[in-house]
Amino acid sequence: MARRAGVSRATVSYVLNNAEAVRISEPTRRRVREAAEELGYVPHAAARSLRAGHTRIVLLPTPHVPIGPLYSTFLNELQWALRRLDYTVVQYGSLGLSGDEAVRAWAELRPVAVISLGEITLTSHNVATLKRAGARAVITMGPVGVPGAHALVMDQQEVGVRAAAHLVERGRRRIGVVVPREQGLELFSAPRLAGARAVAGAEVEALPMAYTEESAAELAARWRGLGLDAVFAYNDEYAMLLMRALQDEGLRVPGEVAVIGADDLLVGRLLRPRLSTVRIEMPTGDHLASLVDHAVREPSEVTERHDLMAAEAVHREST
Amino acid sequence: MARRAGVSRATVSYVLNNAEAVRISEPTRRRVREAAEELGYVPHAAARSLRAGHTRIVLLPTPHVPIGPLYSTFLNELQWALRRLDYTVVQYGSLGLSGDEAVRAWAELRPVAVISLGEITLTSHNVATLKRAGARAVITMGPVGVPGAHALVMDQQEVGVRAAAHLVERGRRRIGVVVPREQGLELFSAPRLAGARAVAGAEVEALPMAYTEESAAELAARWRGLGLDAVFAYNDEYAMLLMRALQDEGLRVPGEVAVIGADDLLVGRLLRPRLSTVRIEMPTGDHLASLVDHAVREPSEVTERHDLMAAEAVHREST
DNA sequence: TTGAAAGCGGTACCAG
DNA sequence: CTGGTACCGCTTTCAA
Repeated sequence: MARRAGVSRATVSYVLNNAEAVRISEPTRRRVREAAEELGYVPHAAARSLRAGHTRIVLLPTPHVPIGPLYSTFLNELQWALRRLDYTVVQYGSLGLSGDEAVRAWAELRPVAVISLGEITLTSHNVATLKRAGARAVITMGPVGVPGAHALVMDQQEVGVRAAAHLVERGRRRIGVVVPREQGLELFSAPRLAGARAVAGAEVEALPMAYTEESAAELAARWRGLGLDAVFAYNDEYAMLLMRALQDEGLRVPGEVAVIGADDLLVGRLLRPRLSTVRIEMPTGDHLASLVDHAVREPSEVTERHDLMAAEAVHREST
Repeated sequence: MARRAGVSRATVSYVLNNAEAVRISEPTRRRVREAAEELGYVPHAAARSLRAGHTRIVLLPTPHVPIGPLYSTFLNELQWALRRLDYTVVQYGSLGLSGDEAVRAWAELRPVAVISLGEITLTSHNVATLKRAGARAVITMGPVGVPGAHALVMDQQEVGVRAAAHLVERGRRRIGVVVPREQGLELFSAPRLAGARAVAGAEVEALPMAYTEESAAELAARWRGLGLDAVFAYNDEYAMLLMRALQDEGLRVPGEVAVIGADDLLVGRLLRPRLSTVRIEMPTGDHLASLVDHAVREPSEVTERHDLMAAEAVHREST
């Protein structure tokens, strides 16, 4: 590239980066630009960041399973927001890697920030490794903070609390809580169950169920024997499935059993009775992105905790 | 790191990469490993790939909008499959960039493969730029191939064909086709509409509609004036929304109007009548990943075309 | 068995 | 205004 334009590598660098510090003559600039165009020359990101000593990579560990529309939308937004701030988003799947192995693999990329959603539980040693490797921000989202990391608390427990409290308010006592049989959802389902258990006046029973019609029908078939008068069904999708199965079994909703979901999906309003739900106020992707950006530029305020998630019960017709 | 263990950088490299070619004494290996552990040393991926002359990056341009559960699941699977083959997946959002700018930005990362889903339409010049930058495989997924790229044909048009043909078979003629008002879905909706238009015996009318209850109600309110006896509603989510609105308007489904969706979502079976749909046979993530892997190792067979998507109508109760 | 040194492709300093 | 050069961290050849 350099000799194609008949100049030195240094000059090429100056021209292509519009360096202010040095003055390059107009004819030279033109020659360089033309040569670059002609050769389809594109600078090499690895070489650049090697020299610079840092990258603009934000590492986002990939969830093991699809997490539902609410969360996907949030992640998608987050990616776009980071892009706009000129970060490069790297999705990194870590299935089959132990926590330490995964962290080492991440550190190889020298990300400037890591946003861990909880697929892997970070230790403070892990956080230290990442920081030594150049990470200026390590952000964990989950119920519990990690020393040395920024904690963005998104407390799923609150969802369970709101659901159970809503049912109790409406006079229900014996509450079933659906726990998905699908692997990888424990991160969400366990705190939601725990939240429901924490509500005074609720007698909670965990009900494993898979996201299939068969599993829902099987649960509905033995419903009368369970002696429950309400169910919090993990989220709207499981709730819809179970509500239908209960109705097919001849049970009246909400008469004999109240049903509430979570996520406030539009489709929940299409069933009859309309599904009651817990609306979750997710932080916007822009918001989290700017938090990340801030943490990268100002890594001083390390242990700050931000509470980001709010939840409220929405009464419709199924409770 | 090197002097921490009292050896040279070369020795460190040998030990950490388990180099077969050279024999290192066991005591030395141990010293190196211990020092690495102690310092939390992790090799620098950029330096490594700079030296190696190539990366294991697979670049995946991010869709502008969430694309629906079927597609998200596919993308998620694809990422995991690529990970298992030891590739690093980089999601790259290109909003606000022109095609050429986006391609240059991608090329900077020197990806070994690019899987373009169609957010950006690649020219053969773009493909050439990527290949010069080291891409051994450029894969496009969409209705049309690009010279020089591997084309994985996923013909959305087939979905429209199957839906309309199913309706015609069942004696319907005047068919409405819902076209989402949401930006970024044209990639899918336009071919689906075109497919429906191509079916003999179908008189097709395009019906713009947003994914909101208001928009569905508005469309349902003027339904009788449209003189249609069937509707293909883009996908199951739009179909459910519209079917409910039509029922609320007092129209009998399927008596007065047949409704069919696409994607075969589980929730479609929860409404009454159960929603007819077009089931789409997506390629598995593993399949595409191994195709990518093969293309990377054997870049010779460049212009091969693979047809990957099949679709069939599933009759339930709404048609 | 180990070390010295070259070189990957950029950037930035200093000299001319 | 432009070129030479050192250096970022790693791999790999060649010598010792």
